[in-house]
Amino acid sequence: MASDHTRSAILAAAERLYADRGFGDVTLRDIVAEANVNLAAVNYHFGSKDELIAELFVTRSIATNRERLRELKAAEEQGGGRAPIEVILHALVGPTLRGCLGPENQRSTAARFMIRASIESVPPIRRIKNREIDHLRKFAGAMRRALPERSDVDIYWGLNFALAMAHHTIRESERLTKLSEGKCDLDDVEDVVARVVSVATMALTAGKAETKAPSRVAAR
Amino acid sequence: MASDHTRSAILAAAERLYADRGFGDVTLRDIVAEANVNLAAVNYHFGSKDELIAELFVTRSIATNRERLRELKAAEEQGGGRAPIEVILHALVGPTLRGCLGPENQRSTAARFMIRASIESVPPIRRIKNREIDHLRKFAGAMRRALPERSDVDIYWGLNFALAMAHHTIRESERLTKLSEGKCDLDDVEDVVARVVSVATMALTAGKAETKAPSRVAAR
DNA sequence: TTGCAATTCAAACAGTTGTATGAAACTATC
DNA sequence: GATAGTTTCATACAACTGTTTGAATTGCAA
Repeated sequence: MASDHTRSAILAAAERLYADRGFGDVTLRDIVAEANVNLAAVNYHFGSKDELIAELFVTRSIATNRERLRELKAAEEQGGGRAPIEVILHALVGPTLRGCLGPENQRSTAARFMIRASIESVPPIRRIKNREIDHLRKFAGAMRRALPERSDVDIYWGLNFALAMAHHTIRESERLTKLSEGKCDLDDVEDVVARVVSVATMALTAGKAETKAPSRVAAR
Repeated sequence: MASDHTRSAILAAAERLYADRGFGDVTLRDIVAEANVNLAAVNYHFGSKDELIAELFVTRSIATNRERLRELKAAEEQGGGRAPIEVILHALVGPTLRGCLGPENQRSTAARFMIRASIESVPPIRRIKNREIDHLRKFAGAMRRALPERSDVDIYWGLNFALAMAHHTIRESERLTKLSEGKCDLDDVEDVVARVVSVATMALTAGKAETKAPSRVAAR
């Protein structure tokens, strides 16, 4: 129904501008200029600026989440309902990292947009992220099945740390490159994934699985 | 010189409001109302809104950085120029975590402000964060001395992951609490510090220190 | 072609924002 | 106590924001 041309021109232009310049200083007027459409078109097709941003972000994140679950489900089916922890973690952080890292010049607009979204955190996006908990619970469940002897607390901490390493590496990829003077190669995505998975696996499997980790470091 | 009263009233009010409601929807008019001063006072004392935000953030982060370096220096002196890696990591993430976590009702305004700053990331703050690299290099140096057999790449990745776990835990503390249904106790700060240090230590010491980690996970 | 709905457009609206101004009030020095 | 310098104040400014409006245009069905 209808031409849809204006709608997708707006989406494309908005994603491009947000990816390049951030949410902070891109106005509706910038977007419609880039898309060569009228100012009122945004409100006509999307209702409001926030709903435009939300639609962009939802589209991209359900794509990532679907990819994650696809990997997870495949792994669990292959293992008869139980997948190795490394594979679960790989399914958790792989799609995100693969979507956001890689050689900059061939990085898609979608990827750069998602990086922005993870750096700037604007209200409509934050609202959507808060609904991501159900999705994460599925991974917590799979991890529990993979490591039945492990306490829930340890599982959640492991999940938290895995996401931490993936997201922080994306957010601060520029700084890490500068800090390491280029020695850390952020373009070798599979190496990054392997590092994150490896550390997260250690976090989840090492030690005696004490319910409460004792402070191993002298406080002074 | 001068009473300074207005100046500090603005700083206090701004920090409180930003901590509570975020940078996005706190205007100069909100701040001066809370501080019971005139609108023009902000520009008179600070030059601009951005400079006010910058001053708030700089004050807090040099305090944290000083605390970090104090711990680091003490540890290296005690060890004759070489400190155990756990202690170095403890000095790196301890002050930040201690400053931003802990029981919410007794969490200082400064702490809540720094959490906001790490979540929202507004331009003047981002500019300052980019100058933090020199500070991090000091820790990279100490880590290299502690683990001379380790490659630079591994050192930087370890540093990156340590910061990742600390910052992400602060940023997403609310979500982690909700996800784990309260099982992860974010108020027990020293436990959190111990967990982060423990995992980061494993990341830096485990394995054969291959220059390039092989992909341990089947890609499919 | 006619009629009707969907879409586009130019223009204006209403609100908010950070900042600038110039006069008034204060404070301390001589 | 007059004076010079600092600080406060009410007010206005200028620009920008997302959104709305109502008329013009388009596309399609009868």
